[in-house]
Amino acid sequence: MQVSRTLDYAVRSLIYMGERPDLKFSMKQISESQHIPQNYLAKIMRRLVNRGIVRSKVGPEGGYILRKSPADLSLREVYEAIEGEIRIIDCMDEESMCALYENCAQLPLWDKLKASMIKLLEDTTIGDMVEESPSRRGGRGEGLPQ
Amino acid sequence: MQVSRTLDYAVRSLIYMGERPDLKFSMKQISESQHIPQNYLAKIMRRLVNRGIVRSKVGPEGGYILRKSPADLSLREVYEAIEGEIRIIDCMDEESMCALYENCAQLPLWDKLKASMIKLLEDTTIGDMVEESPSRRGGRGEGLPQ
DNA sequence: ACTTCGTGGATGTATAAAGTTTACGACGGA
DNA sequence: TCCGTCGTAAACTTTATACATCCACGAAGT
Repeated sequence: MQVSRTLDYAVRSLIYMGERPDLKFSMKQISESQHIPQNYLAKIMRRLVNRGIVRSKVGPEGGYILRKSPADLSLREVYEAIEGEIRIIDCMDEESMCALYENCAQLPLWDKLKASMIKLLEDTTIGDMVEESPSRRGGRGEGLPQ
Repeated sequence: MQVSRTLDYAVRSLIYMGERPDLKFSMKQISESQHIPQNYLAKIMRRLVNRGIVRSKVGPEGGYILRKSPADLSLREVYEAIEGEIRIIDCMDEESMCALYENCAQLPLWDKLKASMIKLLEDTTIGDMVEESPSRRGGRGEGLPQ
């Protein structure tokens, strides 16, 4: 019941980009400032590109830029880009996994948990998190370009 | 971000026992009715015993019995017995894991998520789930002893 | 005494997460 | 036009851990 490091990387990168939504960031900039292995970040960014969350540009002066305002980018979108559909327990599709499916007394609980998770993720945006970011509030952050 | 099968096993077993809180169940009864590998169940039960959730008795006519009423046994207790303290992301204790800890803009979100999870687990009891159980409501369940 | 049955620890395995490597191709500037 | 930059793509390796199994032990009932 933990958030993967991969999702953490994605969120961290998007917050970083969200501090200057008008700028384009190279993979190197992101990976170094956020302490993410560059080649691993590449894989993460591809998913964000495919989901339409960021736009990429190849070649010199290439990099990534957000496709929408941070305030319009919910954590749910990010979560689903990285982890796929939100699922608390997976006795839903793999029938073999649970011989007691039709009689499962647990499902209502997991459904409630899932719903409350979705609501929270839906209601939180990258913009909200940028607001919380210390570097935006004058703390010693990782520093923006310039 | 998924519930482990181990927790599912534990909950399933406790619901089963909760249908007849007065009875003692052998490991064999539980493992067979709930389709849980017996030796694996043994390890799960030990954690529940150590946490004081069930009482065990060894020897012939041995088995397990709930130590408190299902209505007083919260899912949180069960969760923590199996998974340890609830933790959404683990940059809290392992400092090496996140060089950006002090400036982490994500923590507020994960804290909120954790809080809502805790509340839900705290508010749900095994007793609640027994109520939902089809075998108690006359559906074709896995059948109680006798 | 003998059988039953949970205990405890060691060990094995399968799957997924995390990270790495390499080849490639688009792009912009000198 | 050629070169260096930089993202893309896929295969591959590594590491971690969830899940499961095995076996020797000892408590307890008959």
